[in-house]
Amino acid sequence: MPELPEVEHARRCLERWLAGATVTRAFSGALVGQRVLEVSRRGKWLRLTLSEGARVFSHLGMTGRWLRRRPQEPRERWERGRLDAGGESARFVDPRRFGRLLARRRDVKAWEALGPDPLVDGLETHALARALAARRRTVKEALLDQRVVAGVGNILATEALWSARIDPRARTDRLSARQVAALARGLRAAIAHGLAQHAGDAPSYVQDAGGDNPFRVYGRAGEPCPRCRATLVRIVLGARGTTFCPRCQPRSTR
DNA sequence: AACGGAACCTGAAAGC
DNA sequence: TGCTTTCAGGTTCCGT
Repeated sequence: MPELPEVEHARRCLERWLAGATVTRAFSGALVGQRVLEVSRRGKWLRLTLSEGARVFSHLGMTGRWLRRRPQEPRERWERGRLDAGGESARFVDPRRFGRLLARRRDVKAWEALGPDPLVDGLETHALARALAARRRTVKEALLDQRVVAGVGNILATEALWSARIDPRARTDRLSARQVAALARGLRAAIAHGLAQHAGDAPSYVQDAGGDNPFRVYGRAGEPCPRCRATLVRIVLGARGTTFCPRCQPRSTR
């Protein structure tokens, strides 16, 4: 499910629960007895660094989440692994099983292959322009490539393109410098907005009961565009749903 | 190397 | 109500 903001929230939670404490029980026996030094994140990957050189990598996939439990509490439904330390018990739960939970002694390839992370490295307009210009595909699809900007998923891409008034089908090599600058601003804003949704120990997601859709266009096909009132349209791009406004995200800018 | 599409899973929501 | 279809915020693999 999650994109950069949800994963960053998970990172902060895990850090709060586990950092500084010694692992007493874990999905991998090799981790027991080591102290949790830090919890870092790049894109949608989480990495826990332990004192004797072990590393835990976690990707939430579509439906993964980390829950805070007491060590004596029973196994969760769909629990795929746990990490107990300092009286806390973090449970990795993932119904759809697209997520990952790995114990390694070195960085995994997927982690090393990630492009710049907007929070860790900053999102630089020139770097974004270079990465996009090197590709020949639609902007929307390029934004989902984790080598372009780490952590962008379908929601952030959809929201940022709407912000920047760019048609998701526009080719990466045809974007103007102004459009790329607007896109970078749109991504930063969407990330900040996403981060602001999260507080406390529990992850929150769009589909959670009673929750309103907090996004401007994502999941709002058929509704009026919040900017120009034209009807938002849903198309499929790279096998994923994409919502946009055909009036204020025009194919051509001039 | 890069692209487009299918595959991997399961649950929830919508459609009939 | 119950069965069927569609959709889901992610990555990876495969053929071109």
